[in-house]
Amino acid sequence: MTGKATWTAVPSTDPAEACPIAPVVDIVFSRWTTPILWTLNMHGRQRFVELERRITAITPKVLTQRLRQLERDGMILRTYYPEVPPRVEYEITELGRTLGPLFANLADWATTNLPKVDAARHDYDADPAR
Amino acid sequence: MTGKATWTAVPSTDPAEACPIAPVVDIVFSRWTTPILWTLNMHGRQRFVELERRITAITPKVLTQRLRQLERDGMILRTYYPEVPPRVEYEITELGRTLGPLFANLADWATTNLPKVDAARHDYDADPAR
DNA sequence: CGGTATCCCTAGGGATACTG
DNA sequence: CAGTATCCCTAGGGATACCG
Repeated sequence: MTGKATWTAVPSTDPAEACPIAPVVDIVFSRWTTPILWTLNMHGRQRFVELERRITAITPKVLTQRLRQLERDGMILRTYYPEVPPRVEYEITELGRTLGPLFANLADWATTNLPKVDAARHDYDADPAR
Repeated sequence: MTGKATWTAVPSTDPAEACPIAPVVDIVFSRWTTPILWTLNMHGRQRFVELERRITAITPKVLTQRLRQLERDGMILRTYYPEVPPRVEYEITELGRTLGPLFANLADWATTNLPKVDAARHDYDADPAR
């Protein structure tokens, strides 16, 4: 991101206004980060290819981008082994692991409430008055 | 968008692969939805303009889009009063309210861990080896 | 293996009107 | 007030190819 601030130095649109959890959302729930964190949390230390294989449909470019970002945010740790062929392993950090309970809660919420969301959608779509 | 459905069983790229909370993330943590839900949860029943004013920088178009989506998902309820001038009030549903504890957890996490994220970023950026 | 380097492309917003 | 209607625009991915 060598961006050339088009029109402002201040963060442009700011969803964080009056919403204290917006920064967390950016870090943890932006595109692809949740699957990555989840996978690392569930299956432990893994190599690049393993992540690639588990997180279907992500391209290496994007996987690298997200991994770097998560590394910078202190959520994951990258370890490089200068062997031949090279080996790199990713693992979740202690900080990243603090998300565990949160993820568990989310999973619970999903189990009990996703069906309700589906029902709500069905109802909404079935209403002819729309 | 007056449309109904347009569902398509997500033929596109699917981050949900092997990540059970991905659907929740789509519903609750996609752009602008968190601030909307948060605001509605904190300040209760509100009119369109109030939301507009509290969630700085959101445009009416996008606010409408997200509100409709959240309504369809059963997270919020829209009530229309055919007065002059017209009045519309939005409130969080019971289903939406079940997110309360989750949001609280997230806020807690933010309080104790966002500083660590900042520190990690600083460290990462300070390392000349990059 | 573990990534870069390019090119490309479109959906999702933003800005700016306008209306019932 | 509570939205629509347009137009526009770019950042964020995807696809593909290549490298140490």
